[in-house]
Amino acid sequence: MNTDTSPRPRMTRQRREILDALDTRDFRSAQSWHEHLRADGSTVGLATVYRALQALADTGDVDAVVSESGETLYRRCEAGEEHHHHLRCRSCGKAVEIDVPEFEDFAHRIGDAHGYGDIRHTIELTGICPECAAAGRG
Amino acid sequence: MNTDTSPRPRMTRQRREILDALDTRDFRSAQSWHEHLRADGSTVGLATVYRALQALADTGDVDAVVSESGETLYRRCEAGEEHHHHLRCRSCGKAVEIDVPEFEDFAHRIGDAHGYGDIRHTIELTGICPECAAAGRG
DNA sequence: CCTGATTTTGACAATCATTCTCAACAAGTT
DNA sequence: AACTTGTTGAGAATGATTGTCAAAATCAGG
Repeated sequence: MNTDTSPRPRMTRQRREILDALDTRDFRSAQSWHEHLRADGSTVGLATVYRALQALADTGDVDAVVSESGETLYRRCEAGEEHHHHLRCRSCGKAVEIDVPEFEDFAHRIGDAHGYGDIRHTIELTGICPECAAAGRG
Repeated sequence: MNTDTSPRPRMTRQRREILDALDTRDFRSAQSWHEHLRADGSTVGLATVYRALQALADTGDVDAVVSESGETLYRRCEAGEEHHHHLRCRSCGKAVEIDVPEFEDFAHRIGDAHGYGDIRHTIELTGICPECAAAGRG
């Protein structure tokens, strides 16, 4: 049996541009990535950016986190990485990946203790990065 | 100088009803609390529910978390409690408060290590509660 | 209890992020 | 080139949330 139901996407100009933009590895909303692309001369449409980011999030090629304001932020993740978390700058979006191995176990122990199954967890660390602090932002 | 810029809110029928409803201590969206109230015979308006929940979140009387879908969920918190996290059921919203003392320190150590200041953190644990699992939901 | 100053309410419009629609278009195949 | 089918983009539609503003209610004070 074939479990691969989805054909690989076609490599269009738009997809290439989006993939390129993601190389900066910042956390940005779809709208912000779109502006970024247009500022660089791309003519890509907003809906296309949304679609591409969602598709990439589905395949695990980008991380998606929901900010306090309810916007979804996207960032390309390291190839092949499994589960990880981030320390993100609230001012400029720059992020570093962090590892919280202790927590993976902890989450399951807590779940078990309360009888909850299919445990998922989100850890979001935010702060103001050195550059932004120096610039007086945030 | 007087730093208390906000007079205590007036106790209106609507506010009383909302406060009462919050006693169930579930995590629900503003819209869901509104439906809940109307179902109980209240005539409170949606905007009023939003305003009340926001005000309560500002004073720390309710917790607000943003779900994966981008909705903000509200829940009354234990009086006087400071900072805490939740294990929430993805199916019915029932939640238990959990304590992660180790993490408070950890968060600051990570922040320092990367030069990030004004560190804030969010930990969200979700799962399927025993009742929902038994009922085949989720 | 009556009155007035000030808050609060609620119906509805406005905003914001995101998703949907669908005809025009481009990728990859033969 | 011709075809099949996935992709695009403009704009409409949706859904959550916030803003607007006149009418109603609260909490003084007399």
